[in-house]
Amino acid sequence: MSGTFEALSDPTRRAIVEHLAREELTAGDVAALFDTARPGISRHLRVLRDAGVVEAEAVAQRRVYRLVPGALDEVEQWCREVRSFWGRRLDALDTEIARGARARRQDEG
Amino acid sequence: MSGTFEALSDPTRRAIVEHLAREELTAGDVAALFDTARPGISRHLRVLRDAGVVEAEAVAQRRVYRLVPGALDEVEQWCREVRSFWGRRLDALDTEIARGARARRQDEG
DNA sequence: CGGTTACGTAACCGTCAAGATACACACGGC
DNA sequence: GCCGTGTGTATCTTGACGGTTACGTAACCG
Repeated sequence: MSGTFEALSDPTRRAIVEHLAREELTAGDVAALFDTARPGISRHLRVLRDAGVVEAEAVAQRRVYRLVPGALDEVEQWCREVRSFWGRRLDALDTEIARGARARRQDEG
Repeated sequence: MSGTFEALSDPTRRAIVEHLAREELTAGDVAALFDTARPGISRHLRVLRDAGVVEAEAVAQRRVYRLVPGALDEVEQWCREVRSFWGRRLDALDTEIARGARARRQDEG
């Protein structure tokens, strides 16, 4: 469940996600999109699977990969929260208070 | 500019961002929040700086770190786009088309 | 059944990143 | 001009990660 940020830290994995956002793909299809050899892609898919970003459905020998709906919500939510807290900080009053606190802290040091 | 995802892949760096979302902090203040030694934190801050996530203001010897407004927009936007594409894929019609394409692809194989 | 296809895993290697220690540099106080 | 404070950098070591090759396994096809 956790590890979404780590899973998305790799450019190849992000590209995989982008492709899977457009259409479902088998592992072979995904591998064909990159220069990386199949085992490497397979491991990337495993990381994304473990992170809950994608899921695989077995169809005969093939594994059809697709995105898990809401998998990226965690990331989006985190960004929103950070932005919201920081936005509040940017209020004129808060900024003034921070400046005062900083000055006081400096007087102590 | 790029490398935002990579910068946020480390839990310590995410924690730093969370703290900085609440208040501006000097490098020493940040280091005091973690077990990691100061040089390590310094490097984490450098990664965040290079990624454009945070910025530092020199105040005497101290460097006051704060978040860069809109630094996480890139990430949030990416998530939104992926979700939007995938959301379209989830439409009943598209799903049906995909199923047909998959079946056709299988007939070929 | 044998052969092919599709996929994953194991083992190995090179590289990079994160941690700690030691050092260097800037600034303020005396 | 010295000393303490506050940071950043250099260097090293170690552990994780990405990539490859070789192998194992499950499913269709004749």
